[in-house]
Amino acid sequence: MKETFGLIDADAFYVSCERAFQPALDGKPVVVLSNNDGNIVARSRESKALGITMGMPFFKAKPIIEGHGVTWFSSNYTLYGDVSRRMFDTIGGFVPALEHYSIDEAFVHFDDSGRQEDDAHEIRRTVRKWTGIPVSVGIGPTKVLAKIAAALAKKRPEHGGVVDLSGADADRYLKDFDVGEVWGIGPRYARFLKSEGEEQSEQPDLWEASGLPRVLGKQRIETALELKNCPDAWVRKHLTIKGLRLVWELRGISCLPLEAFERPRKGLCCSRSFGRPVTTLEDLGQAVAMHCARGGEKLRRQRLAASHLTVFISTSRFRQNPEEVYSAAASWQLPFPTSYTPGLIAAAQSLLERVYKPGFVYHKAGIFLSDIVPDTERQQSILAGIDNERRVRVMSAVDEINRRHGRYTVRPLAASSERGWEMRRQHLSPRYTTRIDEVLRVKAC
DNA sequence: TCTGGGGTCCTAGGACCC
DNA sequence: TCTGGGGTCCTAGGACCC
Repeated sequence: MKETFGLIDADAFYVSCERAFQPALDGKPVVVLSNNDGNIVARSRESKALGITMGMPFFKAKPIIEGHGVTWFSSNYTLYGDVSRRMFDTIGGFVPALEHYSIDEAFVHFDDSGRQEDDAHEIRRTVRKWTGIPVSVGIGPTKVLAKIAAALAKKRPEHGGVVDLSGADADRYLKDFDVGEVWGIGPRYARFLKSEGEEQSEQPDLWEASGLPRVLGKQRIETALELKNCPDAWVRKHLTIKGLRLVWELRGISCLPLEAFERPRKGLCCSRSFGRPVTTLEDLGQAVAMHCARGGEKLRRQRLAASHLTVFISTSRFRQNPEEVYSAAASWQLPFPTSYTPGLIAAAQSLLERVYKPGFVYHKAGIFLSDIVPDTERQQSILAGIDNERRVRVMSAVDEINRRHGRYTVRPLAASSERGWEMRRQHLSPRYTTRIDEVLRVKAC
């Protein structure tokens, strides 16, 4: 059976979320920053035109932002998560299957009605109307081609936000599509492919069959079409099995199925850079305790438990003097899987003491929880103690209070005092979707 | 002065086993 | 002196994604 994939991708998602609540910003340059107001993570079309690039540090972009009156926001992930859910709910009404790929992208299957382009336009209109978010849709016989189609839909407005690569003329587009923009080809592979790699000519017989243009007797792969025509053995060797799947997908052979069901996660990471430099064990301890509280909450919300805990701390990676650079991690196999915050904190504190070295200016701390199992399957150990039931009840109560009254209304004593290392978020938009006092007011006309 | 926070998968190499 | 040919498991590091 012939499958048709779609990729529905929001345009400048975080910016679009902010605009959905402040329509006056439509048509104006807007950016959204990462945690700690560090880097640019989302740009409106107008900001891109001003030369602000993805991932640009805020302090470098500041002259442009101030010079052109660009509106900027700190990340408001609670808001973006809520908008994302509404967007996926809306899309789900139109398609037989949907994969929640990232906060702003969904892969879908289309019905084999042959009307997928009409369906795509209908999805675009409805998502825009119901959530305020503009999306582009790419269509293709494989995920990789759908992804390329969506990129083309964004890049070329004349297509009306929908591009379909399931036809026979797909090569016409692949011919001009930069290989570095293909999903799965990152900067390293792109540089390798575009270089005049000597290794590439080591198997001339393979190249005879490929029909690739030769540049001074050597190979260069610059476009998606050239990658598509590469010999399997060569791809397998240099780009691993993942690269080979990718190339087959370019040829229209589906290797990456739609994953409509969420796979159980393997690990869970909570970390943050500090809002100001941190030097003492005490401050690090508070930050780590806070990460344990977040980690425990994430586990409980998904009814999971972890039995491996890693604590890591590091100085800034931008420090020049090697003597000022330090990073370390330590981990511990817990006696049984748990999601109990105080237990995690106790373990984390002793790990922290093992890695802490005085005399460094710390920039970041975090925890990593692994060996994750569903809460229902976890082994009950004598070590878990007879008061396990009580612990579960305490944690449910904490989670419930925090859900109703805002995150960290109740938090561990070890993470209680405010010491200024918390994230900087100087321009946070109102909590439109979670705080009744910040809900948008609408005037009836 | 100021540079994010999550994840996944694959491979190579070492330790260990028979 | 000779120095096999498998297998498994684990970890570190690299590459990628948003």
